[in-house]
Amino acid sequence: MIERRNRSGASLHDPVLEKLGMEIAAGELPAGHVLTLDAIQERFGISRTVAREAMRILESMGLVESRRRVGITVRPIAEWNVFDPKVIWWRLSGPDRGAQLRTLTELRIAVEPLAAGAAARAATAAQRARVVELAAVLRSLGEAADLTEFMERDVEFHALLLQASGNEMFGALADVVAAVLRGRTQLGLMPHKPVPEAMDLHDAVAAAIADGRSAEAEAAMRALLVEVRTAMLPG
Amino acid sequence: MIERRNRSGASLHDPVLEKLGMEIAAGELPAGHVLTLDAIQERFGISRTVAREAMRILESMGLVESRRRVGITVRPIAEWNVFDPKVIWWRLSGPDRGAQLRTLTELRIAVEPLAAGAAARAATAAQRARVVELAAVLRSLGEAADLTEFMERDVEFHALLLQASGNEMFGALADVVAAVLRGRTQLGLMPHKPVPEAMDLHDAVAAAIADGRSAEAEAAMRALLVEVRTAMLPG
DNA sequence: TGAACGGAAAGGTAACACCAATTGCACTGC
DNA sequence: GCAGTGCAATTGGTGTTACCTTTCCGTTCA
Repeated sequence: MIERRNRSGASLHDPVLEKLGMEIAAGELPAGHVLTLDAIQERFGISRTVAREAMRILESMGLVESRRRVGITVRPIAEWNVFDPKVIWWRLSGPDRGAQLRTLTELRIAVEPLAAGAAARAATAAQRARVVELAAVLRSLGEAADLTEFMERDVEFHALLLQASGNEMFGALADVVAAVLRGRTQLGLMPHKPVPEAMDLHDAVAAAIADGRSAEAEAAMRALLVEVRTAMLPG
Repeated sequence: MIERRNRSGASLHDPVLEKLGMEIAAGELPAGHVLTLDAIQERFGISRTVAREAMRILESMGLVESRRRVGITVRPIAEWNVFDPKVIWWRLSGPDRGAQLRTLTELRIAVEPLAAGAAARAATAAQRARVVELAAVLRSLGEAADLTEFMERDVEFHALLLQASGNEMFGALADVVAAVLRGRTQLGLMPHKPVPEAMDLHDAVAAAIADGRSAEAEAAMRALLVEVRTAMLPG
């Protein structure tokens, strides 16, 4: 999951951060817009300390810049840490959700094939077994047209591969891929029933990884993702 | 650049953040290690507020977790936002610099070919012209064996392509690539004089982009990066 | 034109009340 | 004796408030 699961203590600055982050990501607070701590305090009914902490986090994400005498200025999107899971989440929740899904899908096409290839080389025996198992589960869920459960297993499938790649930069994208898959389903960009080719390709990826056939794993994953992209384009 | 240019006011919490971030990234504060605000205050001679702000930022990067009564716990690397520019920088400055360079190079191999392909489709006329120009400059610098200047232009070359791709996720990696190139040079992983093949491939990428030949741009960039990786491996 | 000044807003410090989780201890029951 | 239960003290983050410092924008005045 991208968002933290609410463990009991939800700290006060969190909702503030969330709200401001969303508004900036949505463009409601455009680049150049100036906030003040006073205004934030007032608006959320919180103390200065809490307002400052929320602001500091936004600043570390590159969303705002704080200067004395001036206030807290919203920075242009080019300055944002667009790989920050929270930023990705906020953008996916906002009006440019479609655009964000497209750029993320491009990123997936870049990364996941290589990750699959690496997984074929580096995965543990348990991971190889699980991948094959998941592919089978996906097939049966797909044939049963159980879309939500299919998606959850699909998330697990891709996350497993990314983590099995042995490159923690790839592994860190597991949450992102999860968000994309979920977002895609919510946007209704999925066919009503997964197409058979998709299941075949999942199988092909799984088999190649199980056998350590790196090049085949990479190719199959690339084919799978290109399929995904073309399926998304009309939407 | 990854690090902020010191605009006059360097805010007190910044050195604290930097030091703690480095120590965590370096493994001097291993996962599970517990800090307290009191200790941080004392150590850096700062007020509680400042210590808290630094801690909050580390927390938003996933490096630590703060819990009542327990203190501030260092989290395992799997929880870190490894795409955060600061985290990348810290890891590149630490003892696992070599490993980090390798994972980042894998990431480059994944992303840059697709970015080059996209740039061939999306670049502006000015960008296409600049790319060709840079390739020529690189050739002459390479032949003159001016390594530092070569590297700076190379940084510009790759950053330009990533930004011209039209995908801001790719564009955000420009700083990362810059850090990798600089780090590689500092580590002495570069040949004393750039190999001719590298210059030919830069030319090929530039020409393909200028002409809008997307597939060729992608292939040439992939060849270039694979060359880069094999050159790095012995080091 | 440019230098000086006033004030706005963030930066930073300090002291405090509060709350939650952990630790330890005492008590119980077997 | 030993294990489990429950209560109380302690510890360390959370949040509030008040107050001072620093920077720098805008304005005014020479």
